[in-house]
Amino acid sequence: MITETAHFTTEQQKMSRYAKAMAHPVRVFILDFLSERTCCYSGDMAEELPIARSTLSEHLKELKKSGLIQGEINPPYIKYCINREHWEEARELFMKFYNR
Amino acid sequence: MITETAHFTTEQQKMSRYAKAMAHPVRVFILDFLSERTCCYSGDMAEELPIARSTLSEHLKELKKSGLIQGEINPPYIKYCINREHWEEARELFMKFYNR
DNA sequence: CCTTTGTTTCGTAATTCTACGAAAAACTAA
DNA sequence: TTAGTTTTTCGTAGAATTACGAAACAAAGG
Repeated sequence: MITETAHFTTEQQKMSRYAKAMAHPVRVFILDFLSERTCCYSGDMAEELPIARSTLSEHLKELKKSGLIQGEINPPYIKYCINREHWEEARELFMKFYNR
Repeated sequence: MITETAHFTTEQQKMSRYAKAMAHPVRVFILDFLSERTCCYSGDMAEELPIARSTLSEHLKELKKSGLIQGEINPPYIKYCINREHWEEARELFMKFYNR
C-alpha cells in the first residue's frame, strides 16, 4: 500500500477513507439505519442483518474508525449514532467531487 | 463475503460498489485527473503517480469495472474518460444519501 | 457472589486487495 | 519482417478484509 501521502491532496485522502468506510453493503445499511433514527443499539441492527453479532461489531468498529458514527457506552448497551460533524465533512467532499 | 443480496436494497448495493471504487487514494486521484480534462492516456497519469504502470493499469481496470470510467482503444494508446452516465448515477446516490 | 444481558475481542481461516517486474499484446512505422 | 510504443496480463507475494464461534468484559439484578 502506498502511504507516501505526498502525492495526494488531503481531500483525496479523506475521500478515499470515507469511501472505504462505505465500501460494504452492511456498512451502508448501518448508515442508512442510523440516519433514520436518532440513535440505536447494536442489537437492533443485528436483528435485521444476516450476519453474526461479532461481525456486525467489526463493521461498527470500522465505521467508528472512519468517524462517520460514534458509540456512547451505557452498559450493557452501547448507543450508536451518526457523528454529524464528520458526516457533514464527508457530505461536502462528495458534493464537491461529484458536482462538476 | 455476504452475497445474500436479499437483505440489501439495490441502492445500498450500488452505493457500496461505487464507494469501493473510490476507496483508494490512487483511484480518487485518477477520477480527479480525468474530470479535469475531457480525456487522457494511461501514460499521462503514470507520470504523476509513484506507482508501477502495471499497478496503475489494475486501478484503471477496477474503475472500469465500477462503471465510473471508460477506456477507448486507439492503439497503441488507450483513451480514458469519465463515464458520464454512471457518474451521474453515483452522484445522485451520494446526494440522496448525504442530504438528509 | 453468581448469573444474566448486550456487546466486544480473540483466534482462525478463506478471500480479496495492492503491488511489482517480466512478459505478452496490439498496432505503427521503418 | 523487424523494431518500437503503449498498455495490459500474468505470476507471485505480502497485507488487509470479511467472517464465524468461543471466550472475555462490564454493569445490573437476584
